[in-house]
Amino acid sequence: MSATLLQDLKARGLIAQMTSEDELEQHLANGNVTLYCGFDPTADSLHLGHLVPLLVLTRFQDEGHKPIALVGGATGLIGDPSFKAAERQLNTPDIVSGWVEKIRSQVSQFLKFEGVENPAIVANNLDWTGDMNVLDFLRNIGKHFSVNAMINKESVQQRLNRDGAGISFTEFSYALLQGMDFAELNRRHGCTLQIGGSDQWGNIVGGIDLSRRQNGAQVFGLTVPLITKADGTKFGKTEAGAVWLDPAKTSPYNFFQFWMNTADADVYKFLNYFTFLPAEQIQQIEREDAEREGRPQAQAILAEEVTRLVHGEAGLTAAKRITEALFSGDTSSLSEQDYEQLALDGLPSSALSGADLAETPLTTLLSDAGLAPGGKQVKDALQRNAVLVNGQAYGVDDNMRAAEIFTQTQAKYQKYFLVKLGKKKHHLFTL
RNA sequence: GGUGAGGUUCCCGAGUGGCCAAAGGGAUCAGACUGUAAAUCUGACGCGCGAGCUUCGGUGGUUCGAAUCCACCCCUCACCA
Repeated sequence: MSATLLQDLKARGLIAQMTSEDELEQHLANGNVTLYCGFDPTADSLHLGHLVPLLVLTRFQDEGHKPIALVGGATGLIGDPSFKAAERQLNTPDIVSGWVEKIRSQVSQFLKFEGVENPAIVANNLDWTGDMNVLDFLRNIGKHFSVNAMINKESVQQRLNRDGAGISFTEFSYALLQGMDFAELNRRHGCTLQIGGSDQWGNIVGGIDLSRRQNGAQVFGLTVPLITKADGTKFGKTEAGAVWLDPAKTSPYNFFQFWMNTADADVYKFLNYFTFLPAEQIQQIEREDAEREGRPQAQAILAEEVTRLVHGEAGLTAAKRITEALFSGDTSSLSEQDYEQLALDGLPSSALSGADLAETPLTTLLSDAGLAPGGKQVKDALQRNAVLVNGQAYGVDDNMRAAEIFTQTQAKYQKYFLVKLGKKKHHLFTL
């Protein structure tokens, strides 16, 4: 049973590295194991990059293993230098502890705590590092780490070699803290496996060594690959920044749209990474898409599956409602209630203040609304007839005519204006 | 503490007295072509509808004129102590 889990992960391309495959396979087959994955509070929400290891935890739990989500209340105060180009700015303890709570609850929504034989645990490494004494740390932990080995790690090499960069002792010590976590979880909960992103390999290995030296325990590590896109650009970023799991930071609609825009070259890989659809079914989808003309179905399936996973059925429904209304090109069928709902569902919207419309150019109006980062981009769009208000195109000449455009008689239901800039950016104005 | 090298518009990186809102590349945005994809081509890319306004670590100074010269300061890195 457990052996098939590793095989499935492998088939999905979810394994970047692992410690001795045969022994790990054997270990998993021998019974249910306790495993952990750490999430550092580097912001007030997790983002897409965290989703893959988080879902792998879920995959393990579904197979009967016991997952521990470790929130890095301590490590978050230090900052992981692994493969980071520059030293990080330290955050204050207040901020970090606030983030810890948010991350804790986010992580929790993907794991089962009740009604199963292997309930998940959420831990915080501040619990065992917060009160630690410096001398204890240096004697009991530091003694087990070789600076030679640490310096030779690939994850810090580029920092050491790079001109204009460097690494502080603080960040250099990060690996020790993470190593301590593994050893501690091994003692407390019998945790024998750590998973993480492939950038965590060095840190994980450090923890394996420490567990062996301190506890005489054999423990294992497994990393998931770094998610890359076929075109070489960074995954998980949009023009608005990172794609967050928190619906208050990235609305379910935007989240859904992010996945809809996945390139063909990536979409099947992402189906394997981000959904629980069986690998065979994904191959089936790929075969069907190859045979059909035009638009593949994979993006829609991916968007649906992941949105449901992160935002639930209600979030998915809302996202699809907006998507259908905006991209069908036919908004005439929208009822007054539909318009009200769109704003609630996460379509960006704002109220027109009316008073200064005569004075305000469209460029200002639309860039303030968030349709573009500056007036220049709006102007560019106007020049190309790429600005539509309730389906009507406007040009540069109309820039100063906001008062004539946004009148009550031209509004849908005397209240609503659906503004579109370019092909994908929508905004709802209300009178 | 000493010595050396640096800090340029989102990033990388040119620019060493006027021709500089500042080369080039990347990222990003828009248009064409498409399928809300990729690739390609076109345009935009400090702010401003515009006249114009504000930038090149900071503060002062030299000059008709400074990202460029001078002084002091701040910060980063490397090597040495």
